[in-house]
Amino acid sequence: MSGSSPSLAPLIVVLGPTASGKSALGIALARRFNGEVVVCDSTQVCRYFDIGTAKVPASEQHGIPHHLTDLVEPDEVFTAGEYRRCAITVLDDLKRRGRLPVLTAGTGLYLRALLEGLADAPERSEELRSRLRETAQHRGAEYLHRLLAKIDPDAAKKIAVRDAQKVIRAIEIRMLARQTVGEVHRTGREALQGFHVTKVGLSPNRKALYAHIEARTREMIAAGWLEEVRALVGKGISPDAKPFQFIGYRELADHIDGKISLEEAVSRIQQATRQFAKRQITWFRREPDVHWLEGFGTEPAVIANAAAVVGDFLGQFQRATDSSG
RNA sequence: GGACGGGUGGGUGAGUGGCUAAAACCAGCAGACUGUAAAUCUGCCGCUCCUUGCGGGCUACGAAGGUUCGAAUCCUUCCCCGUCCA
Repeated sequence: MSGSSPSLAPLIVVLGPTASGKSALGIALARRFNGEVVVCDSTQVCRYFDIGTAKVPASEQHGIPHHLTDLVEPDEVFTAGEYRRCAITVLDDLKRRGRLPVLTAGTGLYLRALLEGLADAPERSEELRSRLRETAQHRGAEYLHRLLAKIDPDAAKKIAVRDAQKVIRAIEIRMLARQTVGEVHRTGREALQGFHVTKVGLSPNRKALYAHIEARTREMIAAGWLEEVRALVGKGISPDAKPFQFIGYRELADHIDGKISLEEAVSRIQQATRQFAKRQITWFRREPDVHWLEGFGTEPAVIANAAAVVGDFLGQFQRATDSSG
């Protein structure tokens, strides 16, 4: 192994909007390059919510291990920070075992948290939050923003009055860290150590992506999604649990409640998924150093291109470690 | 055939003489986002012109006429839609 620098291992990231074929491409690359898939998706982390979160069923994994799915119960809170910690553990393990990690990333924040790190900010505090939410109830949503403006004017300027979620997080940081958000953000952010990363981005034509989203939604229903949701409801999982906020689960739960027809649910799911895909595209556009490929990760030509990119990268990587070692 | 109610921008739907290119919401488009992120939030959203301004022009509230300085808003006729009576 290389003597001078701490050992580096390659890491492949496959990113793109939902339904762009990340999973398929990830598996294809893992098969070709002795890799394993590491999922970077905030919803697949949750147990029992399978079809709607597009988890790859074991039967379609081609024997490639998939990591970082099914980590928590539906009522458990999971955050970007925890994702980072879990992912680092998995990555280090793969490195030790000499297998190539192929990260399939749909959740931009988690990817960024892993690759660039998070500031040394306090974790969420549920009781502080419930207290803040309570005062917001009594004194209006703007009250919290005014409070933030008093204790951290710079942060308040950057956050919209109506963005209660971000206002609360800013207040939380300010109070718990006893520093402004700006100060906190300037400290402790540490990029991922020990890996050389290359990113492949899937960028199918927008119209085609939307069409595929629509088709896939119907396929998921055909695959028993509704029955899955019924079972989850039957299991007694609270309708307020976070995963019932995931696209599709809320609509299907509404249908089960008799609030909307199945057709209505399906078209709402398709719409929400399209909007989500757009947000992902917006996020990933700013991701640095991505090898963008036009098309879906299921297309042979795209897979070939991606394999070429990865092959080049691994070759360069090999040469670099050889010459340094 | 008669009696009501209604026809508003891609959709729902406010607006009953000027402050209205027309509320609000949705959809759409663009964007932000360092610990709930499949979340949360922001901007734009008739067409067009330029010396990009609380700028100019044009078109627009079923259709056509009319009243008025001025009409989505009032009047007339016509065409549709809904409900009820025959």
